[in-house]
Amino acid sequence: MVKQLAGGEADTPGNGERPRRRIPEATVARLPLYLRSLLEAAETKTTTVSSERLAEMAGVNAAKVRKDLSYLGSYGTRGVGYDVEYLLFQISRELGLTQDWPVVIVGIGNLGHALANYKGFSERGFRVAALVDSDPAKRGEAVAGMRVRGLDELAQIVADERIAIGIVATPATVAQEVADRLVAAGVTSILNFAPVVLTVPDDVSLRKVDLSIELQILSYYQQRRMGAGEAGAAISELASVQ
Amino acid sequence: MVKQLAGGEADTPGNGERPRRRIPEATVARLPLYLRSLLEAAETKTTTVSSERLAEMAGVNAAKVRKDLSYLGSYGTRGVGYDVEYLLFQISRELGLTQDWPVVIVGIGNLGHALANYKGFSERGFRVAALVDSDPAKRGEAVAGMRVRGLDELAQIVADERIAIGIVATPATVAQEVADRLVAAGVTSILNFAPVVLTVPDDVSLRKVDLSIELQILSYYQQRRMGAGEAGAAISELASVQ
DNA sequence: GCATGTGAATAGATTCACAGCG
DNA sequence: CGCTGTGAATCTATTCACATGC
Repeated sequence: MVKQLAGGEADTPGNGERPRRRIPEATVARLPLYLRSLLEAAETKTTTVSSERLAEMAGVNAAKVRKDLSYLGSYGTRGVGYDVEYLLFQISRELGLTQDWPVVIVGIGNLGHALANYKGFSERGFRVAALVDSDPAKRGEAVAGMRVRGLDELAQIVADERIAIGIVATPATVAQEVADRLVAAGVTSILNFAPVVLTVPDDVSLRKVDLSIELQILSYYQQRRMGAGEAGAAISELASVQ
Repeated sequence: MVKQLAGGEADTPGNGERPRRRIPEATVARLPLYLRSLLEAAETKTTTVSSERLAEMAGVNAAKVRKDLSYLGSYGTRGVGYDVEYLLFQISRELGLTQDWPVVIVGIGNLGHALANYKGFSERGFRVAALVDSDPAKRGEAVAGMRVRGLDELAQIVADERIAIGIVATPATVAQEVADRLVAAGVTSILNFAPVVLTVPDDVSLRKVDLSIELQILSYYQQRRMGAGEAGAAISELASVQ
């Protein structure tokens, strides 16, 4: 039972393509979570999920799920729930995952290595199209079935492979220069793993993952819990929303 | 010029230890950013920074810096700015980084490997005290100058090393079981890299890093930018706050 | 009847703007 | 005078609670 796309779309009626509502940033950040949960549900042949069930799977509450999904459109059925396959498709489309995204990883150290081999990327349509490192010693080395190429080839690679997303996994010292080169080459989205604040033009999206920052945040709550008195004082303080 | 701790602390006056104000979660998450910026400033022998300068370094705005720092106390000097060394100490203390945190990494695949070798941890007082993997084939293997130990040894390791923080870098399928074991062993903070929602007791802090979720968020904004019309339509839409 | 979808209420975070003080 | 520290205003996100419609 897959609903048809027909039937009055609430917004911008008529004009064919994407719904184009403005989705809150917090909601966008949770869509991948719902996607993953729906994929799990689909694996167990579940055809329908309630907001309650989906919330449980994604680790959030049901009201949030409903509100979030309502930004995409009215894709549920009252009294029933959401069709798993249909919602999967809608979220995928909204996230732009119905297309293939070639990515380049710059900086093939320990982390770059791990990212190059990470299965989770390809599972979501992110294809690691090239590996780049400035170290001449690394050039030509085979990593994850690919040859590592030089930083001077970056512009060519981005153009040839039509790469829009770059991953920076270099040491902090060279990360800004690498980001600049990525932008110059035409990349418009950057995921930064280097522990440094990058500056990019306004029309380039930037997200960061900082491993040691996450530990520092845990340290804060951990200390607080421990400081709050001796005998196992269990102050219920969840550091993250998951 | 390092200020003394004396002088009327606004909150809970008198009773010696930690200030114990309630700091907003968003602020806690930015403190590590300020810390890093201050360390950079200290390297260049800068003794004082204004909120303006610190904001620039941390990639946020000055009002936010002042508001954030005000939760820690009145550690600045009007007309002057913040003393770098003093503020470094205060933030470190607030984050609990004046003590050493031994951590255990469970799951020594590509990512676990990279994490075990990550320099950024030790730089902030996080000492990788043990590596654990359930795969008997990995047991005894040397990684980052350590021997990988078995999952059955986990409880003993946590107790012996007084480990409060565990890092889960296993495949999704076993992550929950590993988390359960960590909790049973007495770990009260978990950083999860597995792409799955973990459930832990209320008195355990949990944070997650999901590599492919970050890419999916970038994909959303990237698609949106590209979908908005052909000729380089530069919709200024920054995906993250850095 | 039951679960969605959504206005309204609440909570939390950010930004403004300026009083206060070195 | 210059920059911090902070109430007040604003914006964003979450939660509530119920009308709506299958």
